[in-house]
Amino acid sequence: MAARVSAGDAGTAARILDVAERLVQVRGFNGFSYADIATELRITKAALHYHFAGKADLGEALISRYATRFADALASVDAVAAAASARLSGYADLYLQVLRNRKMCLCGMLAAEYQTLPQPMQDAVLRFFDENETWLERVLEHGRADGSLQFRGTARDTARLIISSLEGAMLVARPYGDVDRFQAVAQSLLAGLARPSAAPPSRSASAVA
Amino acid sequence: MAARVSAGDAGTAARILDVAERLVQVRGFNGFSYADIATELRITKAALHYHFAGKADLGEALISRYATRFADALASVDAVAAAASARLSGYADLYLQVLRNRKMCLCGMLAAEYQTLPQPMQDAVLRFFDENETWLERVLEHGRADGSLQFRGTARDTARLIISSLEGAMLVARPYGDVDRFQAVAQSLLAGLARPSAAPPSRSASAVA
DNA sequence: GTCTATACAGCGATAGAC
DNA sequence: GTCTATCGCTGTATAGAC
Repeated sequence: MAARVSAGDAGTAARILDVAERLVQVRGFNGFSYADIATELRITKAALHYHFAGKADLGEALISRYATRFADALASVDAVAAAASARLSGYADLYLQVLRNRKMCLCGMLAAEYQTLPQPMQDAVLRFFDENETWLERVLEHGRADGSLQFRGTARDTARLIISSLEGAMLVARPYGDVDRFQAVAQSLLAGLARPSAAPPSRSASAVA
Repeated sequence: MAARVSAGDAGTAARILDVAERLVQVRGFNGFSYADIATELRITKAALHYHFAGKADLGEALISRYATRFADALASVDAVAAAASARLSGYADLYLQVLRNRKMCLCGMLAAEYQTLPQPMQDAVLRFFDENETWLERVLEHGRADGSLQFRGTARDTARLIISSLEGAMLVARPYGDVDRFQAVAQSLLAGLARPSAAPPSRSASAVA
């Protein structure tokens, strides 16, 4: 809403969001302060309040931008990969890229702190998971229809299994600083969904370092 | 180390740990203060510092006690259930009981906040996951040997899949306040490990409310 | 073992100058 | 749009009386 992108300027609001986003993903929403952001950007706390009146507003903006970027990434996966199993691999790769930067999924982190968040942030966190679920459901239905995927329960339940497993794999792998631990979990999970007779899922990136 | 359990007294140190444990599991380690505990127990913050010199010490004691209790619960699962699939159901039920109280796994919560924790707490968190993994590995090997379980990769990788999926399922289900969401994920996960021909795993409690 | 009292740093937030 | 200055509150922690 603020952020006038003027000549040669990345936009202060955007730079604030960049720093804040990383801080939340690494330390949690209750683990950083306006002072942390201000110090890193070499501006004052008062300047931060100009762009985001309160921490709650900043938090809402963070989730909103993150969700938009995630939706774009999902659209990109759709564009790059046609096969359902390849799309699932692409989905797991999105998580992998975050973990590689030693970060937790923004909304996974906020899910842990959920009870301490202002309600608009709580609502936005649930919306994020809902959107993930919807996208996965569509991919799963598609894969089941063309015979490339197999799973027992509903597409919705399977989508929830995928989200839970990948979020949990990030949650646990990050303290170990062990990306392979995430990879192994993602592989096992997706292997259980691929139809045995189907062609090897081209492992777009989820297996290579 | 402190805590003299005298007549009719539950032990102040233990009561402090009870309150602190719940606060961490609900709000996170960075989401509560000594004042929160003091108010609830109707003692002063100074009294808290007598039992636990600093928040870091309190945190260490929390994980230590939690890990001990969890190990006891695993031994109890071993004692009650003999079949590997029943032991896995019992394991999932331990998570379920925590979620029913609207709480996150203590170490799952601390895993999210990992980067902000003092090192002794960090080490203790990893030990907790290692112990879970060791127990699960043993159950999985046992089940594979007697033919009641089937899985593709190593027992270690499968153990990690189980831990990740259940931790993630708690993480996501809790904000929704939806225990069934956790149940469905746990069911799908364990169903994928049970051998089709094997007898129905007596669903010790994981399906009933 | 618990209290009162307090120190002191950090927090989110605001007022008002430039 | 950013600054200086400051407010009021909460955070962890300590000293010393009882």
